[in-house]
Formats: sequence, structure tokens, C-alpha cells
Amino acid sequence: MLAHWGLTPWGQTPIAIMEGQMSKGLDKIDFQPVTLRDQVQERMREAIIEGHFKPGERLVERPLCDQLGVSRTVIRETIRYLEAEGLVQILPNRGPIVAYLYWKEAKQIYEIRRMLEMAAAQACAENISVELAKSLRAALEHLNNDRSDMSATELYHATSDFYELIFSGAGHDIAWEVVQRFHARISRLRRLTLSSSNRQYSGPAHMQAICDAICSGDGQAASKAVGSHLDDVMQVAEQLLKGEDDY
Amino acid sequence: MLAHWGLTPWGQTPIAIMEGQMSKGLDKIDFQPVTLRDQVQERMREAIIEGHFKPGERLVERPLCDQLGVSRTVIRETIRYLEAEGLVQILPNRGPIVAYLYWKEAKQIYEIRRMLEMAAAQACAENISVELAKSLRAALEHLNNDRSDMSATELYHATSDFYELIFSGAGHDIAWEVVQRFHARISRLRRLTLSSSNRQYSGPAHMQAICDAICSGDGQAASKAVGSHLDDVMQVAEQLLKGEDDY
DNA sequence: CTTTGTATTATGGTATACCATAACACCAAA
DNA sequence: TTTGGTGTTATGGTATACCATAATACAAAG
Repeated sequence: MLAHWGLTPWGQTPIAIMEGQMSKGLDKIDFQPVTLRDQVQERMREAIIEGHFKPGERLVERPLCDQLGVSRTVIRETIRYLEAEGLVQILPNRGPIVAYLYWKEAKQIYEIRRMLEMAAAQACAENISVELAKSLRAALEHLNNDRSDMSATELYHATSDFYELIFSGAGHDIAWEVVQRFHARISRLRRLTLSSSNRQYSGPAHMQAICDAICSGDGQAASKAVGSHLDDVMQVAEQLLKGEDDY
Repeated sequence: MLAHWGLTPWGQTPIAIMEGQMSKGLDKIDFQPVTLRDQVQERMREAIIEGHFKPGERLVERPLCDQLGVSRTVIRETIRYLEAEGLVQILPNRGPIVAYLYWKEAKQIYEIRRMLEMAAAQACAENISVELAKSLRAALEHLNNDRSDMSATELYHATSDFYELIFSGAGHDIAWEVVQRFHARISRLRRLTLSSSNRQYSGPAHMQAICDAICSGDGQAASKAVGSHLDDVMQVAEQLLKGEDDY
């Protein structure tokens, strides 16, 4: 099981957190040393997701080296990976920038998410266990109770943790890889959605409905609840994007 | 419009091919210089897709440098990108290897493909134009007529060209990005499927049915034809994988 | 004030050096 | 033959040098 990194704002030093179930007895020891590149990659992905780097902003190598105290090799390999993730794009003769996201792409991302999250919710509901139901409820309670104390980044991650439970409960690990990257690509929209004054959107209520449907084992209801949720967030996102960049 | 690379087996020199519609008049000139890294990346992806590098095979930096005549920087950045694409995985203390694919993952990939390709076929059918129908038929004809003269790699790309037409016709560009990478990850299965003696699989007939349904504008029929196709290839792939690695 | 020419600078592309450490090879002892 | 110790090698991680060229700044001419 791979270590993941504690939440650290841009500019602070991350620390590794070994979490979850370790292998036991005489199983192979599951340890992977964390390279500088791993750390920088996580840090820069977080910085993009939380809006520290804005769409269109250039990611110039040497200033990033100075900021993070690493060599250009580490920065270049990190940028390569983030490019493959769709978070960064390379402009000819200008170098890397944080990728823009127009409604045309965002719409397609929401539609794919809708398909994959509906399928995952249904499968998760149909495979629900007492333990998983407990974990889902706990994740949602954490989301709801600590919501006002959370930064946008913490909220983003708490929401992702909730979805990750659904996808792993469904056994949809590959779909989760896809959706996770989509979550990152539309992170700015997700943050805007949360701060939007739009009253038609009610994330907490939707997630409660999703959680209830899954925990009761009702695949159809779970799928439907996710579909409704995605329909609503798509609508809010469309209004936000149409207001600022018309493509 | 970006140049793409002509098909070149591992060990030969690739040449850039400028294809398709160029910008005209006094539009911005759409040109992106091709770096060594671009070339190596394409080359190595091709080498993995066509089976030159086998799952589990180590991708050792210095021998690859010698083989391709480039520096470790180019190789390392290439490996980073392919890692993000899921074609390469990094083993602790062992370095990069060509990623294994077990049935558990392959099954999920086929299921996601099924969803995305069905949706694309339906949307493409419902948006069909005379021009697009013509292109689809031409692509299929090329596939069928020249099939016996094609290497496995050429067959792979001709099939991908057919699907790309469907996805772009549907306007499902993001889904195509996802599916394209899945195609690469299961390329070995696709090659095995084609060489399999399994009689229940009939790719050419399926693709004809897909093409006919799309060109006739029947979204439901197109979606159904794709679903049937994917059901069959999944079954063949399962038998192949179950026979060699049981996970 | 605008345009053009030119010098300077910034920056990505690429190569190579160096190091730590895990993998591997080999040998001796039991 | 097996096991343990030790030396050697392979290899990934990381830093830095060098270069080409596009971007930028600046000045002069109209």
C-alpha cells in the first residue's frame, strides 16, 4: 500500500502518512520509497487543484525549481506526468501552462462521470456490506459535520474519499482512476459550484440520498440519485462557464 | 494540427507526416515542432502496443538510450508519460516495467469501453452526415480490403481510425482520449483476439453492422451493435486471460 | 505615435556527471 | 548442498552544464 501525502498548502513541507491496512505476518513488506519527484508531483497537482495555479498560468521551470528547492529534472518529469493527466498543456514556444477547460470539454467530462458514477453506485449498492455501509456513513458524516471548518481543498478530498469508497465497494477500480483524474481537471468548477449562490444545488442532500440508497442495497435508487446529482452539478457548472468563457 | 508519426517498427527511424486540413489564408499557423521526446514517446508506445516489449519486461534506461541514441533525460520523461498512461509501472527497487494486465482490470476496461463506445455510436448515428458516412464506409473498406496485407500494428491503427471517426462524429472527444488509452492498455488482448482460433468472434461482420447502423442514422441499432461487439470481444478476451493468468 | 530592426534575455531541449543503494555474483564455512 | 558474508556492479535519482531559439526590450526612423 502506497504512502500518500498529508495535506500541505503550496509552500509548506509535506510529510508522508502511512495509512490503512499494512501487510501482516510474513507477507511481503509493501513499501515504496517516496522520491522527490513523487512529492513534487503531489504538491503541484494539489496546487493546481486548489487553484494556486490558475488556468493559463505558465509553469516556468526555473522559478519552480527555486520555489521547491529541486532540480529541473524533477520539475520536468513532474510536468510530463501532469501533462498526461490533462492538468497541464504545452504551448508551442511558450512551454507548459495549467490547462484551460472550456464548457465543451467540461460537459463531456460530466457526462462520462455520470455514466461511471451511476454504474459504480449501482454495483456498490448491490454488493453492500455492513462494514462498507458503516464506512460510507462515517465518510458522509465527516463531510457534513466538519464542512464549515474545511478549506476548499479539504472539502475536495473529503468528497473524493466518499466517492472512492463507492468505487472500491463496486470493484470499479479502473473507473475510479478515470473519474479521479476528471475530478482534478474540473476541480475549479467544483470549487466554483460550492461557492455559487445558486440555490437549486444542494450537494449535502444529494449525497445523503446517494448514501441512503447505497446502504439500503437499492441499486436502481442509488444509480438514479447519482444521476440526479450529476444533472444538477452539470447545470450549475454550465451556467458558471457560460458566464465566463463562451466556447 | 499536430503532425503524427508514420508507422515505423522498433529500430527504424520515424518520419513526420503532416496530414489533414491545414489552416488557410491568414489564420494562425498551427505548427508545433516535434521534440526528440515526442518521437521517443510515440516510438516506445508503439513498441509496447505491438508487443515488442512484453508485459513485465523491464525498461532499463541506459540500454534504451543506446538503442535510440538519446539521453537519459528523454527516456525518463518518456517513461514518466507512459506511466501516467498506464502502459508502464514502476516497481520499487527494480525500475520501470511494461505494465501487466490481469483479467480483473481488463474486464473493467472492456465494461467502460462498452459504455463509452455505445454512447458514441448512438450520438454519432444521430448526428450523421453524408460526409461522415462516407468516411466511415471508406475506413471500414480499407480495413476489410487490406486486412490480409496488414501487420498487427497496421490493423490496430486502422481499427482505431474507424473508432476515432465515430467518436469525433459524436463529438465525444474526451471519451475518445479515455478509450484510446484503454485500447493501448489492452492492445495485447486485441492482438490475441485477432489471432485466436475462436470462431464465435467475427470482428469484420460486427464492424459492418456498426457502420451500417450508424450510417442509417439509427442510434439505437448502432448502440446495440456496439454492445454486441463488445460482449463478444470480452468473452474471447476472458477465455484468453483465464487460460494464462488466473487472478 | 507607430513600425521596424536589432540586441539581449529567458527558457525549454538535451546531454552528462555523480551518487546512493539495491541487486547480483562469488566464495568460504558448515 | 546450503547459508551467510562480502565485494562488485547495475541502475534509478538528482543535479547541473550547455545550447538553440523564440520572446522580449529597446531604440531609431518615418
